[in-house]
Amino acid sequence: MSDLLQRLRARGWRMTAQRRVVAEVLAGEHVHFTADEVLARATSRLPEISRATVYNTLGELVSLGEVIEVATDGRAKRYDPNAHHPHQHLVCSGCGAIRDVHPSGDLLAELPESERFGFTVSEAEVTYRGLCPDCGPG
Amino acid sequence: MSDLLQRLRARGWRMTAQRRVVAEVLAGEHVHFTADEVLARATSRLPEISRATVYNTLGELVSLGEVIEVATDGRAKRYDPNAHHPHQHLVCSGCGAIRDVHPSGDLLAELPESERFGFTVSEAEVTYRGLCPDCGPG
DNA sequence: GTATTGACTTGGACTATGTCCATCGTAGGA
DNA sequence: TCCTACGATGGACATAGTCCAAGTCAATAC
Repeated sequence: MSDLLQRLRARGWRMTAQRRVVAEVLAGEHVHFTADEVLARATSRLPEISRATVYNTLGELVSLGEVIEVATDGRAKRYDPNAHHPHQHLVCSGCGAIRDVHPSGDLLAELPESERFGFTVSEAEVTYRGLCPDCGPG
Repeated sequence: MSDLLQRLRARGWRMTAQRRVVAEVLAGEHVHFTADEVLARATSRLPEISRATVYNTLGELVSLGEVIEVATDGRAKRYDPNAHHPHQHLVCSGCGAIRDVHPSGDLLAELPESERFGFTVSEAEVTYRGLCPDCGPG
């Protein structure tokens, strides 16, 4: 976690109270918060932080590759601090909860040349959907 | 296309001019429109159609399984009329264009039991990302 | 063909999420 | 300690989508 702060400093980040709080909120949890949830938690530590700053900081963290932006539905994007360990997501269709998962197989290799239409394909991202134990299959 | 209208009628849909137009806009193209794009095209055929009706109708088509809702980024959802042929999506990181693709392999099978955390997993959805020939890697 | 009725449509207000910008504040170097 | 450019602020704006009360009309019954 302070790893993160150190990496940011090493990359020339000016370390402000606001950025520190946002980075800590993300790094302190293994869940996937929305921007608003980050804002709420940041506000409880630093009441005068603004919405714009949270969005800016999240955007910067994403650009730096420290955090992954996840858009599993049409709702708010979620921010995944687990950017240094490749993984995929399992989403509950009931309550929206997200778990990180690690499927076997090489997804990129599974897209044959004939299905690439001249694209330079660089990334494959899977979303598994189902019901979590709480929402249950009935 | 009139297949679609017939299926809808068979399911008890009251066939209105608005619903017909929305269904035709979707079924007539193999692209993936946003709700606003559907509205624009519907409006050119039926000027007095309202935004709410387009959203309602799209939502109903999704519930009936005739159309798939695709949220590849945090922007507007897109609607994919190709619901009866399982496929995945290849998205251009440059311009947002979407192609339907058919990877090999069984995605669901690639998620080991130990990675399911008690979920009842029913669906796996892949998004390949890269640059299309127009946006180019160079 | 007409009457009936409840499902469908409308448009505008409202909510949620996110972006922009002019101004002010401050971290970090000199 | 001072300077200054980078960052923060908050409020207006933009975009995507939802809700609702009132009006309209497709399908059914006669």
